[in-house]
Amino acid sequence: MTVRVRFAPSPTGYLHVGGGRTALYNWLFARHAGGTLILRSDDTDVARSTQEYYDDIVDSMRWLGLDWDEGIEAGGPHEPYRQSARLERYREAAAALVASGAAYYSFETPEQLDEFRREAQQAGKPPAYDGRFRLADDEARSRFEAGAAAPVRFAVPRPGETTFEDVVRGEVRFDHVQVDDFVILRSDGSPTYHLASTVDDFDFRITHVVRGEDLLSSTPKHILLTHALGGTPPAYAHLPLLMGPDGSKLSKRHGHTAINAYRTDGYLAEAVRNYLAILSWSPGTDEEIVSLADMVERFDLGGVSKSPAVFDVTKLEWMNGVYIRDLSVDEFVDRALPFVEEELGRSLAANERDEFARVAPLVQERTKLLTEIGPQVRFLFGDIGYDETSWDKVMTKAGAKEAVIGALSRLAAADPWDTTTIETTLRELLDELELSARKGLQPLRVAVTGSSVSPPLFESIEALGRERTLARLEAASARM
RNA sequence: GGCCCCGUCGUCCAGCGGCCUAGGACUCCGGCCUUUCAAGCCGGCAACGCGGGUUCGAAUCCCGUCGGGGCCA
Repeated sequence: MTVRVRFAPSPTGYLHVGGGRTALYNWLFARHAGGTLILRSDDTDVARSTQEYYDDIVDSMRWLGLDWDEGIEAGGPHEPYRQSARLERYREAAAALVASGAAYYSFETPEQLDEFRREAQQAGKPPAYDGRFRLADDEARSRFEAGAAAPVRFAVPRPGETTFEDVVRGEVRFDHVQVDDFVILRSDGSPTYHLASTVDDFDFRITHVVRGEDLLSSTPKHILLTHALGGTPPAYAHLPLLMGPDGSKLSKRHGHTAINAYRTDGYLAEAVRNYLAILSWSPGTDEEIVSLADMVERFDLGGVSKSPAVFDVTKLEWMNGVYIRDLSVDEFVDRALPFVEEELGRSLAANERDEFARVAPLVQERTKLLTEIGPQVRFLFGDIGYDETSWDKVMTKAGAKEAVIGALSRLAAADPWDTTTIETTLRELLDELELSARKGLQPLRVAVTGSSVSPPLFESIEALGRERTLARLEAASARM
């Protein structure tokens, strides 16, 4: 049997990290098994679905490097892959279920439903509606044909229970007293999530449904529906939920939850992907940095953790740093450039790019987020504003001014202008002034870069060039 | 409230009856290196929720309890 899985987000919000992880696990499972991944748009909620969110989901998937074989934007034998274009199919399915007796037109009044619920509550029983006020089929049918609007409910077999083997959780059992005669088609003819999703999984020949644990208790409904549709239910795998640092379900108040926010914040797709993979699953080794190929080779749904995982940005950040340092210099420059230009508010000229490329290796090893690069190299590309805290801390110390002035005259004569000569020259100055490296070099750093934190000084000075370096030393000494 | 799921360091993951005086990673704290900041290296703190069983032996199996989460209301 060929594995066919689907990722089916609703375009009612940006793709968030939980969705990203679900997408990733579906992708890994499909690729490991040599199966097919389908991307479906569950956009039956027309009021809340937007093109912007749809685009974001597609973009985020692509950014993460998760490709799909069938679905929206890709096409395939089961087109269309957007639920909003399949409404007729859901109505047909509902009608067929009514015809077969698996579902019924529901004429229960709100009062009856309330009454049921109240009684159940009082008796300490589950508030799941059991269909007791259901009309005789012929009466319901004639009322419906006479034009009365009614939702369609699924007739859950009672008594009964549904048991299934969840791929990550093992055997799960639900007594049908817990499952209400759920609505599958609203009175306005729109399908509910349960119907649309189940019909699609059936029509698209989905073999494994890999989704979040929040859908676990809906699974009996989907299994019952699939059987009534004449199908064999797929295997289900429910992934543990992602939580915020406070232990509650991850949400916007925990900070960034949209995948795209991580992109703009300077995270690398491969780091986000790796972190997400490692969050609820382990490759089975002590190594946590795992190549995509290894992930695909080792991935196993059965090895997915059952307990919810806290999304820890700090660890993601660390991992991002690891991936950044792992980039080739050329790659690093390519990825960094947009962020540098963003920081400067302008694009870099060709010669400026070369300058950047020269200091890139130095910057690369001290970067955790691509957004940190701009501030580090800003001094190369325009006026520097002195960081006042740095200034106060460094430039007011004894010997600071002497160091700046001494550097000014010595550097004017340094030849050739390279890191070695610059270092030799400045160390001679330190000896002469009897200043420690720390005391003597920090003022130069602030003078040249504007901050007490910067890439290594001698290289930075070389990259800046003689002319600008002298100008900066001049300006600083005038200010001291 | 009902049902379902989950429970190993602060966090993530390993452990699937003896290899565990519980391992790795992030964070944190020391130290080394050092022109700042990083990176790197070395070292340290830190957990099997609790109570009963089963067993020669339990983090690992069973029951209960407590706690957390989800769904429905």
